[in-house]
Amino acid sequence: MVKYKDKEFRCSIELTLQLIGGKWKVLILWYLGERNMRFGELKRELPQITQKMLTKQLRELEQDGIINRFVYNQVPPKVEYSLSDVGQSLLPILTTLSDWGVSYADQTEPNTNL
Amino acid sequence: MVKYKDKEFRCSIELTLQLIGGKWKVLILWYLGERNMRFGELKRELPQITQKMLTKQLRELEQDGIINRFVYNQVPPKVEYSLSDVGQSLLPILTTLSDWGVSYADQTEPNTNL
DNA sequence: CGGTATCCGGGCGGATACTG
DNA sequence: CAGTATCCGCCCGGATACCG
Repeated sequence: MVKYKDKEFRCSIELTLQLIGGKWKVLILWYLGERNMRFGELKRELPQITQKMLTKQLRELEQDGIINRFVYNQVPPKVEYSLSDVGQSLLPILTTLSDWGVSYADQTEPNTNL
Repeated sequence: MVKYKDKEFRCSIELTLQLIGGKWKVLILWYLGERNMRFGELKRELPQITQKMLTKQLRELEQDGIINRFVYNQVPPKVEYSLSDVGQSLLPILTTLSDWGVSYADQTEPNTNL
């Protein structure tokens, strides 16, 4: 049993999935793992996401201490996002999840992968 | 880019999360990792889940080839669930996710864990 | 025992317009 | 450029009742 932010989780996996689950977060973390990126750059890499959702996901990741947000005081504004140390520690896990997904897809539908 | 069941995923992590994400699946897999269990046993271990949701999650896991469902032809009915080989291959990942969640909780709120 | 069937509310996620 | 603000549809997940 783990508590986090007034939510109780019967197992800590749920906590992890709470932090990186959802539709977009792993993709955001994946890109930020390669290099720091500005808001607009992320938006371009994720054509399907709306501005509202991208903002929301970034705020949540920031409040969970997974990414850093740095605002340059200039006009026009410039905001850069990067992985925190905690976020960095997620990268091996993301790789593992990715590898598993690839081998799963290979096993189940070997002809439909690109 | 990975395709699976007519859905396209920009990265294979999304596929993995699609398979084990949601509110209950990791818990189900966690318990089945320890031993095979009947429907009612799982229900008892997951007091908060409704029968409908448990059924639905089990069906999805079965169709994704992650668990096996074996029906004993007897009255009253007996149905046993177990991890498939694919499901077994998920266990190390679940452990990793769990470990990460624990250390995350320790780092962020060291006094609120049980 | 191990399920369906039916109804339903909340919130996740999206579309669109506006702003410092 | 990097956001807010507002509105809204959908569907995830739950409550309840019934069934072989």
